[in-house]
Amino acid sequence: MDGMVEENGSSGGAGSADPLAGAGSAAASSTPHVVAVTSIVQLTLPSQAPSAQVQSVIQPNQQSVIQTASNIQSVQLPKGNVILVSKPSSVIHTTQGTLQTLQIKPEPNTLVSSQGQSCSDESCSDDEGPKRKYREMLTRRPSYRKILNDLGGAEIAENRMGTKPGCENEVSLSSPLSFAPVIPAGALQTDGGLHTLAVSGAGSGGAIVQYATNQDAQFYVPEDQTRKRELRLLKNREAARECRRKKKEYIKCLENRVAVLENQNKALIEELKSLKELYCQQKTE
DNA sequence: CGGTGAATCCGTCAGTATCA
DNA sequence: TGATACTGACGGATTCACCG
Repeated sequence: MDGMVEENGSSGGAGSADPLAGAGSAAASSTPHVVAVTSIVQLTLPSQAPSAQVQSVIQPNQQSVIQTASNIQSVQLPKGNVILVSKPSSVIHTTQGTLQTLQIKPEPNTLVSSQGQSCSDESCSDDEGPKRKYREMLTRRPSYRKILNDLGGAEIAENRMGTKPGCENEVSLSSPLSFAPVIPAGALQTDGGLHTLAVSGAGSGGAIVQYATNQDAQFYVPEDQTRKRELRLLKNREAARECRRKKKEYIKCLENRVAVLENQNKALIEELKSLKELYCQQKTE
């Protein structure tokens, strides 16, 4: 478990601040097999499984993943945490470097402490029940932009022509179905005689301000509305960043898991081979 | 060196989930 | 039930390798 121990020694508080670290971070009172670290994640397993298998990928300076095959549950450990194995029969099988496979035999009446985890594997879909399955069945409808493209932009043209010339402050609070051009708040789009200003509101709907090409034309944009929109966009921008970061992390975790499984497979093949040889030897004797 | 296609990143929209 | 967070989809911008 070198990778775990040397990873960091900071007091991370079991990573409770990390959204991915939702694993039960209770410090365990039983004697750990791994010591000299400050943050501990205890992983216990369901009692139904007579023998559960836990796979873990521990890499320095990265978040780690533990996955159990028995109940198909995945747990993500914030970096710097360790797995606390509470049974003396635990086996830590290190195949190479930082990749480790951990096999433990669970205590009766133990629980899976990884509630609320982002289920980072399709294999755990069963845990989520019909809700998730239902969600997976749903397909997103095409975006309005795509619809617009399919329609050849006819609607927008129609919409523009529908505005009264010289009607300076016509703000049509459109439904979400309006084909508001996607331009930054306050940006102007000019097209022939009409200008269009997208001032989508804070909700999912949007507003389109249209005004004549007259240079003196004025348009009315509620300040509060634009402020709200900017705030929403800012938050969404950051959320998108975070989402992509998590996605990348998840993919990395999957790749790590592949590596673990490959190593495990290799080790099992070797073990089988040696056992066969042993068996043949004993048979000939 | 310019054109091009693939890959990647980023911002935005929109639908869903979750929480107070 | 409304507000907020999350995330898939989409499109634009940028980068990079490759080719003529």
